[in-house]
Amino acid sequence: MFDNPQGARSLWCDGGMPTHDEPVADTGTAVGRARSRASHSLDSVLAEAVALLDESGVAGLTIRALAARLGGGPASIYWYVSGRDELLDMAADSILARVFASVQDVGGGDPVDDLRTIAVALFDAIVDRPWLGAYALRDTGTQPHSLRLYEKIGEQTMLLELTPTQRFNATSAVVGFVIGVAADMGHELPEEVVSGEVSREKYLDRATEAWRSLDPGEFPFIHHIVEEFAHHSDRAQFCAGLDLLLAGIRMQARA
Amino acid sequence: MFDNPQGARSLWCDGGMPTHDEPVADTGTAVGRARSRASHSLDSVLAEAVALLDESGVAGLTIRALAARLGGGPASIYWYVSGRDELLDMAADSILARVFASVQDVGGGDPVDDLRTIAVALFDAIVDRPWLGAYALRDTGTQPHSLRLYEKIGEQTMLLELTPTQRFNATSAVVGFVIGVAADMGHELPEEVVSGEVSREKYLDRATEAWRSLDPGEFPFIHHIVEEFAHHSDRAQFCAGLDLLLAGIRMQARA
DNA sequence: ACCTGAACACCGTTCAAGT
DNA sequence: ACCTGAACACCGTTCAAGT
Repeated sequence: MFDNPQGARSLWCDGGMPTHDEPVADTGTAVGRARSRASHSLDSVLAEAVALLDESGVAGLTIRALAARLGGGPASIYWYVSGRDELLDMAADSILARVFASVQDVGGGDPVDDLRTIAVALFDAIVDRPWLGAYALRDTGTQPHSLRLYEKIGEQTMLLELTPTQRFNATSAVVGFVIGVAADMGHELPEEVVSGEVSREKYLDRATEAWRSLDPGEFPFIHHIVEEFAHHSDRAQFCAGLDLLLAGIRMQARA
Repeated sequence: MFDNPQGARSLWCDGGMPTHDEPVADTGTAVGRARSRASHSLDSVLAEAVALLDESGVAGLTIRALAARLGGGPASIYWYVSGRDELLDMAADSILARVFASVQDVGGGDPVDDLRTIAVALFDAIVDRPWLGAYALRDTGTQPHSLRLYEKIGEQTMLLELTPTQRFNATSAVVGFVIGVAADMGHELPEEVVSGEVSREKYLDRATEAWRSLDPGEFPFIHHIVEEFAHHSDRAQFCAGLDLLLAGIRMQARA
């Protein structure tokens, strides 16, 4: 699969780094065997779509490339999905289903800690698959597992002494934070890093160099944190920010 | 901070609702007048790109549509930008320039309050122009005003008793939160609302109806907050979440 | 220096027709 | 029920040529 260049050197977020599951076994899309007629299934369409997204990002998922992979013509895809947008939504939801499954049993501990566990699981999934950032938890109507994940996060807030409005706001804040930061970190890398031809270290080095060359008078903050930037871990940074938000939620629950 | 349990609108965030500026006057792209040769400028290219984005979103900004608007051929655009991606980045940055200008003089008050003022200004800009969500503060290398805005936010944290790492993390958390929540709220609307053919109220009503019909045993949280959802304001919700994050930052600065 | 014309290599989507 | 073939109406990008 693709390697995740940053190690799990987190103190606050101690979950293991995620790795891709293998795509669901394709159900009879025999590659190479010559057939007169291709035959897919929604599962194989989504699994192949996910594989394509993992390999070459959102731009790489074309109806035609997907069809070719499945051994059929472009039009065949439209039997399973209404169009490319729905395909993206459903592909994202198929991954969210796994995320949900992995946190289904979370609960019973400290509600804020459980909230963090769920948030981190979602973050890891998006970092692992940057394309998820733009499509995860987008439409609870079309994405059943977006809804379940939102519900799951919200349920933790119900164990805190908050008003319904406060719970609603806290839940949306956590979801927004996770998606936002993860998406940001995902597409911060300009495609040469994604494809693996430039290492993350080298990319950070170049950015660091550019920052160092800025006028210190005009950019005091940049200069103040350039060393932290040079050696930072996205995951640790996410966890630090999440903990700030969770601290605010905890404080509100105590007031 | 949390003395208002209803999270009432505009007690914390009291800026006025934003409206579009008119696009910068086009510099000699004479519409209707018949000319043998079109003549643009980077400014007019970006202004027209922004107008196109405002009218019909990211998908609506095609090189060909932009060129037609400017009265020339598609190839002429490539004199000013290297491609569509750079066009999007620069168009976003041209708006971020205005955001930066509007908060340039913020400072001197309570650092956390100033942080909030800047964050809200950025949020408003993205809500006003949902396409910004995906392109704002994406590449500080290509987007000079992304960098300045990041610097401006970071400078406020320098007035707090934090370590450099904590300042770096707090700044990134605020930026991530704003972009994430704003982007989420922006593309939560499925294009029929954006175009204005379905009102936001009607859309919320339909979503609310769907949520009410869910099994209360399986979705206790959704049922718990469905009434708040039905009447919520995106902006108030954003402000409530931002205040949770800022409370966490303030708390860390006191520790 | 800046734009045109025309082409290349793609796209998503539709739809009658096949099996 | 599910897929094929072929078309339609687009795309971004390139490049020699013009002015």
